[in-house]
Amino acid sequence: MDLAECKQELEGAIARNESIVLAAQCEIWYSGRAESYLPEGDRILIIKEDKTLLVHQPTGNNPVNYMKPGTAHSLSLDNGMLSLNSQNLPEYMDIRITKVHFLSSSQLTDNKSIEIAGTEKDMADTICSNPELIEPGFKPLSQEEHTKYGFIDVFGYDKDNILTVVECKRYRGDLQAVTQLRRYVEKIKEAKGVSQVRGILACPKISPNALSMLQDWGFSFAAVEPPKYLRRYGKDQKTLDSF
Amino acid sequence: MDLAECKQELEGAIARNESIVLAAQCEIWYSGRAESYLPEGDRILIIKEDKTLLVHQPTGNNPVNYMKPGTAHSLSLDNGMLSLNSQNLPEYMDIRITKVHFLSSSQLTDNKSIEIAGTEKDMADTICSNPELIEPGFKPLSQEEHTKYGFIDVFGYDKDNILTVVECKRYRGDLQAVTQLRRYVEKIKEAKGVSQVRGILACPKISPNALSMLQDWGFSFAAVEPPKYLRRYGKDQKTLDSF
DNA sequence: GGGGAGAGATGCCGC
DNA sequence: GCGGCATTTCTCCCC
Repeated sequence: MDLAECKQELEGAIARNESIVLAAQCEIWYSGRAESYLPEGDRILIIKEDKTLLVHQPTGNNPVNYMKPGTAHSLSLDNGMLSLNSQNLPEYMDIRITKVHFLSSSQLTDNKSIEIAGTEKDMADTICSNPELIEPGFKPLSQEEHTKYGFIDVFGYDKDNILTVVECKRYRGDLQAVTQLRRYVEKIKEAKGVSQVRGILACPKISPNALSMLQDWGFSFAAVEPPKYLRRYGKDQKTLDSF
Repeated sequence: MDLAECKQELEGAIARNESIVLAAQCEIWYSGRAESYLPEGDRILIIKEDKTLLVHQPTGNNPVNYMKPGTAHSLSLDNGMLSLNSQNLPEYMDIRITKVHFLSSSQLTDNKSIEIAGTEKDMADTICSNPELIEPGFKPLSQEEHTKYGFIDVFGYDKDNILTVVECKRYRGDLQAVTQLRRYVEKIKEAKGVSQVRGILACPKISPNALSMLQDWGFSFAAVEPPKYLRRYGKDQKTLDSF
């Protein structure tokens, strides 16, 4: 595909706020929060209607380079090469395109947003509705309690009416989760002026070091799974309860 | 574009390990680590040669849905609709396509990888070469020291020969950075059997709460910028020293 | 493969 | 805007 033609097509599509995809051989410089250089190779470039720029290599999940929504894009032809200059100060990117494999663009319409189930917030909801998931006699008081040093997922009393902080993690509990819990417990002790506050880490599993640190600090672990089901939507109301 | 034709093209391209891009009106179900549903709308779908699947809405940085490399994709036509079923157990995704705006695919060749400057590791390197960035008389001993409770960015002695742990952050220091530093200091005290160990958080700036917590714990803050320059590459060896 | 931590993280919500 | 934190985080490195 001729680079001059591409320039025309790209400029038109950008002006019309279309979503643009091209596969091209290119070389990329980025400068902004960091700096990067990517030598010549084939990549997929996407410019969205909001001027987001994504650069994908032929493998892997993540874009190798990108610019945020609201970036200004301009094209130029020099020495038979097509340059895309993208600027969103203090960040900018230069893509030097030497060959275009394909180029497509279209006005896309999408006003729907995704619905997700099984988040940490869903875990906290489930625990508040089913406090026995933490331990017998646990009485939740509040959710998302705000303290100066952070939010607390679930806050309540245990069966002996001891103040209890519950931190939820949807996957594996790690050292960071334990230090987070520790920070909340210390803050609650200080704020409420009590010497005894329990800390419970609620997650499906926990790393050995995290468990050891948890125990060093007198905290405990509650095995809780995030609830993975969508309430209203779904082809045939699939559930993953079997996991 | 006819959906039966699309099915043929997609199946061929997948079999040939090409990188595929299509813009389509579709509806998406995901189930795996969580569950999600996305009602019908126009999206860009990418299938890479490693069978990564990305779904992008017309705005925003991140894919709204995705499947990891190594996913198995199969297509079927039912009731005049094209279904893409993608499976990578225990995760799966169903995309029901009702209209294709464009479809392109190509074999892409890219064996280059990106070079990035200005990472946290670069900060640690710079500090080891220029210890006065931390404070006068600081003597670095090692980098990436491994302890049971975590890695330490830079480890050394201050001007009074007191053991000092330095934690680097490339952007703003936050509560988490302080708890991380605290964990390392405690671990070093225990491991080396010394009662006095200093903790220094090195970052360009720090949040007020983090600074307050840092001071509560007797630690200190060193204003250090990540070094943003590429050593060998770059069109004209651009630098961001002005930032 | 698990564990630990960074990332040009991004995105969300609250103040 | 900053602050605090989750994320289907992902990715890398090391054991």
